[in-house]
Amino acid sequence: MNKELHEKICQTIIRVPFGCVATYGQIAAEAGAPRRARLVGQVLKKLPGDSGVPWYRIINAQGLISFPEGSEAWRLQKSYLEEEGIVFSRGRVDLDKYRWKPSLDELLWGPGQGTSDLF
DNA sequence: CTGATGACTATAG
DNA sequence: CCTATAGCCATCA
Repeated sequence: MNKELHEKICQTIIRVPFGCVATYGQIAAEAGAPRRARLVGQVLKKLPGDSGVPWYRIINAQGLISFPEGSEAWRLQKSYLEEEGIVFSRGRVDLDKYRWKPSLDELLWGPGQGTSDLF
């Protein structure tokens, strides 16, 4: 398997800011693996619980949580998101509103503008 | 090796 | 809204 890619996927997920969500396909593409949404799911499934990766910010392209509605995992993820201020409308998340836009990072922070000065 | 499975997605009807 | 189809690919039996 691709450990490099696995890491990159984790890094990409970690880049998703507070109060935002991203889709599996989006993460895959951002990590340099277009059309590998499934791989993202596989990585997430394998993640240790204490990895610090905000797995709950990852949802499917329909704005739905990819767990069976009402399941324990589903409720956990939903509560995590709601704690970050994300509102569920008709059982799903408004992607237009909460979707993380990586390009926005550069628009706001500027390319090459490290955050290390601030942190 | 083979076939089934899955935290996916896009398109079509 | 639903089903079907077709890509996709690591993992498991």
